Amino acid sequence: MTGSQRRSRGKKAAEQAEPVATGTPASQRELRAQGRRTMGKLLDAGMKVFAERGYHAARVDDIVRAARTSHGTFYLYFTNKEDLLRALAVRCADELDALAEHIGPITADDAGLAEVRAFLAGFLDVYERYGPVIRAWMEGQVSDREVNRLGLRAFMRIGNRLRERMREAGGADRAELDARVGVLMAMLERFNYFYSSRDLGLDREATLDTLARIAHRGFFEAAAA
Amino acid sequence: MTGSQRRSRGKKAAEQAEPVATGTPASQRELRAQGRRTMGKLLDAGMKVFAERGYHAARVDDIVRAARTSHGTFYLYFTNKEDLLRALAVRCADELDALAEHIGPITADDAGLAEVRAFLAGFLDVYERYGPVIRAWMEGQVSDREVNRLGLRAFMRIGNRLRERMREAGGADRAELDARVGVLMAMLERFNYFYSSRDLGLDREATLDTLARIAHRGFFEAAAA
Amino acid sequence: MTGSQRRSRGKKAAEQAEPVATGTPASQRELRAQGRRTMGKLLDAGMKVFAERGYHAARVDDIVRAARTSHGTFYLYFTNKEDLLRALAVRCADELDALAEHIGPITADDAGLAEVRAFLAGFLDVYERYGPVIRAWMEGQVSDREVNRLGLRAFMRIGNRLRERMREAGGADRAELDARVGVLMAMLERFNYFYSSRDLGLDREATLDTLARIAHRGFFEAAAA
Amino acid sequence: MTGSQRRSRGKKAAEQAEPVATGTPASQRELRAQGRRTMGKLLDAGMKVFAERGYHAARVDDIVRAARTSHGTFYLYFTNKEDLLRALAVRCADELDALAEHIGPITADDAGLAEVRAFLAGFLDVYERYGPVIRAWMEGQVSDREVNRLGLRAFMRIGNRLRERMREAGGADRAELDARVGVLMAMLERFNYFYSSRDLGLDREATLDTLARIAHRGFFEAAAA
DNA sequence: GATGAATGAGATTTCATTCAT
DNA sequence: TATGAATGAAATCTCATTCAT
Repeated sequence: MTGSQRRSRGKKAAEQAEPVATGTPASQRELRAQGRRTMGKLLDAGMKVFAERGYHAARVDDIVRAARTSHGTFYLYFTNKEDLLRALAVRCADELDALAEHIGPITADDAGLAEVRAFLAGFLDVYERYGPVIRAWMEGQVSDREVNRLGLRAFMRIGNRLRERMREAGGADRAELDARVGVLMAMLERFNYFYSSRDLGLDREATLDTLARIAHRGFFEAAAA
Repeated sequence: MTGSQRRSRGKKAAEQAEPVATGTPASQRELRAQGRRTMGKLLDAGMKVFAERGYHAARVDDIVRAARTSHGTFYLYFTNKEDLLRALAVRCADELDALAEHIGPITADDAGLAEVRAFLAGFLDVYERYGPVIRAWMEGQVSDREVNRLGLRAFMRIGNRLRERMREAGGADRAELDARVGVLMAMLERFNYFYSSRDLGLDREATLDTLARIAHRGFFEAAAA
Repeated sequence: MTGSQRRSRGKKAAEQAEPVATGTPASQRELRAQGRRTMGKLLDAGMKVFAERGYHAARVDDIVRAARTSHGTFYLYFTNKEDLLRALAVRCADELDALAEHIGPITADDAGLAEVRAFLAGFLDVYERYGPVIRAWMEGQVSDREVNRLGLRAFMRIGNRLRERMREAGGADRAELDARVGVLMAMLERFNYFYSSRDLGLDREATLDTLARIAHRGFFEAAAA
Repeated sequence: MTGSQRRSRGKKAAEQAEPVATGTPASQRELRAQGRRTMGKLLDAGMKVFAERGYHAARVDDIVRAARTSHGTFYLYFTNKEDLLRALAVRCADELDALAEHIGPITADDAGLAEVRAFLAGFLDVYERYGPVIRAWMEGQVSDREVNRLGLRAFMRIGNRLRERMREAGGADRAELDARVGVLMAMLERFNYFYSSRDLGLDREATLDTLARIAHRGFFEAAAA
């Protein structure tokens, strides 16, 4: 439970960019087909177990059991439980970046609404898959700086994109935009959190419709109104 | 294993209406002055340590050290770290309830704005003091059902009060109100979280002003506009 | 559970026959009415709790709770949990001695059978009341020499009396008598143990009849037959 | 608290016919040579320490020290001290069953006497090796139902076999047989207990001779006489 | 006499990580 | 590459006994 802040060799191994010999328990190494398969299994298992138990409560043992592999193998691919989280965080950040990339202009008409809805759907989708990772970011459960930075950057990228789209939509000064972005992101994160963690029996599509309408009106169309 | 065949306090306490004997590691017991003082010290220490380390990372050892008492004493008052959290949660829920109670009508004028600001200030205040407890609720870190229920109920009470005030402010149907409440609460929680956990150098009063303005305009005056 | 062999001050206090000042946590002291009452409550509570949980599992806490008194009070009357056991052992040994005293001649006729039955009934009675104490003797759970000696002596006294009665009944040499006594005592103890610990639904009177018949025939009448 | 939401081994083991993963702190697992060796060491150490200190007083720490292994390792093989006892109990029950199996017909002649003696020798042998386990049964020190059942069943199996042999020897009705079996078993258990726990300087062979003679005459030949 | 409170040594248990094969 | 086994530091919890009113 609290035992995660013991050894700290992991960080060392990550910081030193030294040539990785075989047997080095780091994750950057040339992997053959089998190796890639095993690593994949571990990543998947990590997602699953983090989702079930949360990052903290997840034991390495749970993960290797879920991956149908052994303890030793885990440390062949990751230095740490944290290292595994880091790997997942990278994946998640990539997906969020892609999401940010795809946010098109948000007009005041139905096309704009559709755009907002598409973005929200994408975000919810990522959140559903990477919930535990994102939660670990938000809740600062992780001591590892890098992981937190990753999360912050990914969120900021989305935030910046949204700010840009709001700016295009017009009628708000810099400070107002900052505030709106902050509120929207906070709202988004929390909503997704509740949606994907507690099972409140909401209809996904309907919920997205409502959310999109609120966001569209409240954050983009507001000035126009 | 061996701890399970103990205690029949429940029955006893029912049969005899006298104060339960010493040694009962529960928190409901007749306490003398000294006992109350010690319990207070432990509660305070719990707040402090949870704040510093987070609920999970906090060790009972840290808490008793902070309370300048012994390990054994802790278990004289609480069965668990969780039990301590529960006690704090009750306190916090009480304060939140009191807060909900005091939310007056929110008019469209400056008086309404002041009311909103007062509420937000109260909320931030509670959050600053009980942050770790509330976070433990929100993040579902606690397995204990009761604790989670406590948190949920306290939040709902505030939410309901706010909905009522919005309804009075007029111009929104049931669904709209639900949505607004959800968004407002999410926003509130997340904002307070960031404000009180990370130390982003914000000026408290100015921040409250801004937040109050946004909330007043966005959630209460909206229909009027 | 295993914590009983910690401090060993108890023994010291018992070995030294020094004048007992008031406040001395020993059990030999002039007691007023109230004191005797409290001590009685503790002894009774001890019996009860030892019976329920067994000597080892019994916690001082359970005992004081059962006696409706406090921790501090316990140590005002006994130096130890073991000291309490010792006190009970003395009582029990006294009753066994009285029992031995009353074993009359055992003839081959019905009068002899009745005598055997009376003895068995008496023994069962003591066992039912002092079971845990006797068990603590038999099972050598107690490190305290004195307690064990007490038990041994009490059993031997009964054994000797029975040997004497067997000898009178005639037809057995010394070795044979020794063997019979040993077997009879073992049988007796074990039987009573099972009878009073497990609740096998036996009828008390019928069981005593059978047991008496077996013992009478097997141990006293044997040579005659 | 946290230990309870773990392990779903049962299900797993059923779904997949492969060996359960490491880390499962149970004793039913595919073990390699080394694992079997370690488990053996722990079982042996358990026997030794239970014998020296008794089940209750034995600390896991003593056991791992005796087995020259680590604390963690113990919990890799057994969930508990009790779990270790259970494992030993199974072994012991098996040996007792084998013993019961081998009790041949008990005739009134010297062959019968030899048979009785062989059985008694076997029983004493098992008792000498598994004394602490059997004592834990008899003294009901263990809360675990299963362990107690094991012991009861093993004893009953022997008892039933003996009853059968007595019945063949003839001349006793059902009730009489029940009584004899009860007495014989009680006597046996207690005798062995005293013999193997206290070191009363008895000659093993001579003692067995005497005991065999008594038992043969008293329980099997009695009716014939 | 009586009591509630405090203590702290010691026992159990967990789990991330390393090792030997 | 893969694996089962081992480790041990750290955390939790218990309870006999002492202390201060």
